[in-house]
Amino acid sequence: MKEQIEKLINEALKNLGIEDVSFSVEHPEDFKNGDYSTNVAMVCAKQQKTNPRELAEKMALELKGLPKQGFGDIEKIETAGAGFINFYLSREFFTESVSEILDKGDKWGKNKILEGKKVMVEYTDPNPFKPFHIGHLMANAIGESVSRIVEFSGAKTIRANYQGDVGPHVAKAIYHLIKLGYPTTDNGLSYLALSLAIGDSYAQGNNEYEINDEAKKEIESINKQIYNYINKSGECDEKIKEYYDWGRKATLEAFEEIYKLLGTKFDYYFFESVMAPIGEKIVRENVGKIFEESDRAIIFHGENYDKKLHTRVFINSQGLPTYETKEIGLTTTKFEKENPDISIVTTAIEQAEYMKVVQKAISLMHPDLESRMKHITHGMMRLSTGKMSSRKGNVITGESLLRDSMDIVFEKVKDRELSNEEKKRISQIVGVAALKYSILRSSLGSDIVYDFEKSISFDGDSGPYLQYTAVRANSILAKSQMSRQGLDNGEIPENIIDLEKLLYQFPEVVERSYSLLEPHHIATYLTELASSFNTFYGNTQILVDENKYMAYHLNLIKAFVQTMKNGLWLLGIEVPDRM
RNA sequence: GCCCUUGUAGUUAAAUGGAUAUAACUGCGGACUUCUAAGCCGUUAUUGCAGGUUCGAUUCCUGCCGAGGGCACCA
Repeated sequence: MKEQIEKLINEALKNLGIEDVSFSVEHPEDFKNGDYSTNVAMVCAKQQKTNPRELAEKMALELKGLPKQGFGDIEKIETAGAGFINFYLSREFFTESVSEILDKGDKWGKNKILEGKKVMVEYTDPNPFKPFHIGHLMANAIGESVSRIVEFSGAKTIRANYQGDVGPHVAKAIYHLIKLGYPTTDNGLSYLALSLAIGDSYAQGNNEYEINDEAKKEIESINKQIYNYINKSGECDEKIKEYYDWGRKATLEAFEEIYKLLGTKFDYYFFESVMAPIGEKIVRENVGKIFEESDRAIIFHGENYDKKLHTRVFINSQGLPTYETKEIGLTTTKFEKENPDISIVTTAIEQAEYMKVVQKAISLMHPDLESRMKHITHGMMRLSTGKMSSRKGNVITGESLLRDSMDIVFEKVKDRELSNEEKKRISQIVGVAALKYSILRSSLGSDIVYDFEKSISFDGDSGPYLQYTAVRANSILAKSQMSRQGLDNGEIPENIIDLEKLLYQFPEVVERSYSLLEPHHIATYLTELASSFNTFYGNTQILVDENKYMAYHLNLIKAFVQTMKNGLWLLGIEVPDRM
């Protein structure tokens, strides 16, 4: 439709002898200003030496005079404000778009921007032996949504997770676990409970490392032995091997339980232990070309290529690869294994500067990859008391946050006439939605100060609000089928319902969300859509004999439910049957 | 010091250079013995400060102020 209006305007411009202008066509915020609006008159006014208002009138007249083939959907053209030309779409257009939604069903809103392309999205990236905290929850919600948006744009989507299974953090946790004599046999605890104990040991071990010289030495020794164990390059104490295997498995299994709850399924799990040697080989091969030696370390001078970049160490003076080198191994591996057209990585903003340097180094080796690597960053979850740090142990774990959120929902439904099984399922779906929506409702970028009361909402602008609205709509549909009401053909209302004016915009919102890689546009749109439905619902009795539009209203509700379902899917949120 | 991100009602957020800056929360008030009240309706703005570009700036540019992050061997 937008393209048609643009075509129409271009034709009018040609007739008026105006050339070479760039104008925009957009949806006005207020429906009273039409369904589409253009600023073309205001853009040309100066060049034409007239005032925008007059020019708009002239253009509107010209537009109205044009032959209407193919533009039958435009019912009315008016000028308003400072010189806007507003287009009003016809009843038929909206009636058509409702049936289009019903025809397309689960495919409604998809586009073909990425057809035939492959996109890999890396997100979440928790580390074994460390807690899964809200930051990971944030990255997961965003990454999962981006993956689905990309998928809806026609790409084959590959989900990847990158996890640090080696390094000082592992040694610190193991040091404390051994000191505690924590059993590595089956002790009846769930993986989630075990992972919490391990995460706690990590914080304790870190504390010891900082205040106790002996512990520090011991931890460094454990760290080295773990490297030996993994690379089969030297000796490693049997006890350390045992704790390593057990702790790695326990934390990874715990993460898996959380992913299941959140609705994420990864295609690839990459580990730092595997990426380190791959990256190291590449870096060493390029010493003298891209990297250079300095103070016994191997470094990369980013500022030589772009003055906004800086120098980073890739292999430290002890000959060990740093995170930068592992990242090179990871990126190279991704392109070797899957060769995606686009590789997207989601992390917190603290990694933004460092990633630019690493990507520059990779681009120097593989110029063709430069435009295919994308890094999207989100703000950090912080506590009102300051930065959260799993080293200090003052993190909110993802597990506890999910549990709290689900508990609140359970409390709300506990008096309903539902089975316990159903109540649990609702708590899960709604609790997860509350959390995800609170993350996805705002644009990426600024930090979020964590406050349970504020960060999770169940009314107003919230995930449960969207779910609740969809559930109510569904319940009307179910009731109409039971009583077989509204199945006869009825009349189509003459007036256009506000809800209809929003529904057809869904595919545009999806496209915009993709091109900006910002899921919050979908969240904002769905909230507006739901609010519009609730107004309609409040003012209209659907299932009554006097409603001669019942059949049309039911179709409209079906289209609404379909749009909500598809939109919520893009946010990684399910719609429960009841709530 | 240099670089990146960021600053919008009391609070949390929205707004591809457009019309009267949009919502939610909180407070106060209201409707409905109708399909789920997690809902609906009503009621508050010097967009951090100062300039600039533009017919038009929350949005772009410059400077200043505040917050967070990065800047050689953590990830």
